[in-house]
Amino acid sequence: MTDIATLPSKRVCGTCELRKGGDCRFAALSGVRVRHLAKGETLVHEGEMPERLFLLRRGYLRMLRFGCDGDRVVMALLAAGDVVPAFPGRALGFSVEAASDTEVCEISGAAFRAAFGRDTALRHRILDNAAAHLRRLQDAIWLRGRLTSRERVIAFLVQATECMPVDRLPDGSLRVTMRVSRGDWADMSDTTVETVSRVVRGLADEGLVETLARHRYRIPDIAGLRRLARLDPAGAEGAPGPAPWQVIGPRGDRSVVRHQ
Amino acid sequence: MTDIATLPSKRVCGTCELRKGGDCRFAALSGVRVRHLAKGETLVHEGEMPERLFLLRRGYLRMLRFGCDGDRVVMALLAAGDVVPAFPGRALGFSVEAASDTEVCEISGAAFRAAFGRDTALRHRILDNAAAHLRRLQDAIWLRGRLTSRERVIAFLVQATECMPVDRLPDGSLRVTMRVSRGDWADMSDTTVETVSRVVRGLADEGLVETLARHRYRIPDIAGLRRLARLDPAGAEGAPGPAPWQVIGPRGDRSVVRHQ
DNA sequence: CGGATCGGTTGACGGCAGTCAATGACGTTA
DNA sequence: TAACGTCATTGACTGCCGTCAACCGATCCG
Repeated sequence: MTDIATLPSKRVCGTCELRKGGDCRFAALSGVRVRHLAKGETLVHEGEMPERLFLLRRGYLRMLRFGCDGDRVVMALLAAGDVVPAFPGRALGFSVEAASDTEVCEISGAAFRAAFGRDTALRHRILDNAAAHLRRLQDAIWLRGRLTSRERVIAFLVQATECMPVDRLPDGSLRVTMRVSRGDWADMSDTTVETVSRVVRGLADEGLVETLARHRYRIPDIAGLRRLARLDPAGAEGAPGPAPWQVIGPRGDRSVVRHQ
Repeated sequence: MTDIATLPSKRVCGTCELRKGGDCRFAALSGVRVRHLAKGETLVHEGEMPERLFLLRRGYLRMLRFGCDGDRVVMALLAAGDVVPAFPGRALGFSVEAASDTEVCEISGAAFRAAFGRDTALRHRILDNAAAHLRRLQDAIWLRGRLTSRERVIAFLVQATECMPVDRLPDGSLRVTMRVSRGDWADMSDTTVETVSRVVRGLADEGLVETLARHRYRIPDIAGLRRLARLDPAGAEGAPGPAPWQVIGPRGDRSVVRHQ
């Protein structure tokens, strides 16, 4: 199912939505290959030393780690525009899987290294990317450490309204399409499908969420959900509130404006 | 209690153990200030945009985040030689506190930026540092997600034998000095002092740990502890085992050789 | 159509570990 | 020496949520 097409840079980038939107960090590079992955396929395995950089063009990837007995921990979800935080020449600390059908740009390590030595703007973008990922992993640790399972499940739903297809209904409520399965939802919340199911049930009973169709929900009061998940600072203390979920938005520093 | 001394680079670095050991990433830079912090003092607060880089010369720092109701999560412990993963011009996602008396080198953002544009080796060291921190945060997520409290407490003890003062006794057992309080131990293990106490008690009952003095322990069978904490791959599957704790060792890539 | 498979829901149960509280050990100060 | 603060220990209790199991609906397939 894997399809690799090597194309001259112009051809690939000229039609790419990311470039048009200014979300591509590598538009200046040549020798870019586009690779298609079906949902569930693995892009790279933990421990590998990939000699290239990966940029997600379309779809969702997950960064995860496997244990000896088959269990797994999902550490982050990547969306279109994100760069996999891997550095050519360093062993990877995680595997990367397609959480949906995806298109990934692969940039050769040689091309990257050459451009990195030459191009100041590119350097800053790379550092920014690393900083954004550091930030997101810190957020993940915070969420897992200080929030209950229920709160994390809600936090992921809130996050989905910020990085997944969403529209606003006439009555002001949000309609969001979760592009991940219940299993992924549970993985990202570091809990089980049963707990996710129970939490969604509970929210429905309280009128905070209405299930419209499989993976489609209506959310009348997003601020109420934020409060339930303790995503906003409760007191008026100067203390900064907990951070959002670990999905990396299209732009590396999107988090800065996320809660106003 | 804060004492800041600005010294010409030569003077500072000439006497620095880090430089002699080759652990200093900034020996080439000038305009370095040395700052002393007493245990408990804060180096930088979450949300600040420090216009400098911090390198830990001596002691231990902790990276942590505070919640609205006074609770806190410790994300990593830094040891001598580590660089605080902050980039000049970006808001910090965590506070940094002295976990013991420390000496920190401060490098001005301007000096750093100039050198960063000029010095290829420095660039690689900075990227390496970011990569090491990414790796450690991923490890932290893994530990918190897949290990029990008991296992995390043991994992931290094991880790201490790898980055804190330790010597080997005639009978082959290790004697380690924990340079952090019970509270820090609990913070780093994402649990409570009560649980740490109970775990240590349990280990003593099983003869796996003997308390010699406050903060000093004898460990007859370190491999046994590793097994208890599930730090080594159980099966002979190709699956890589869980990673060590999130203390960053003196060298950024020390983890590579950590378990052979 | 029957059966198999998969994703999701619901209920019952149990254990890990967090919380609360009392007590002890130790060092500091008056 | 007594009073006090800090740090650590131990016990009792409780509740969240992970695990197991049964069940349901949708889809696919021979």
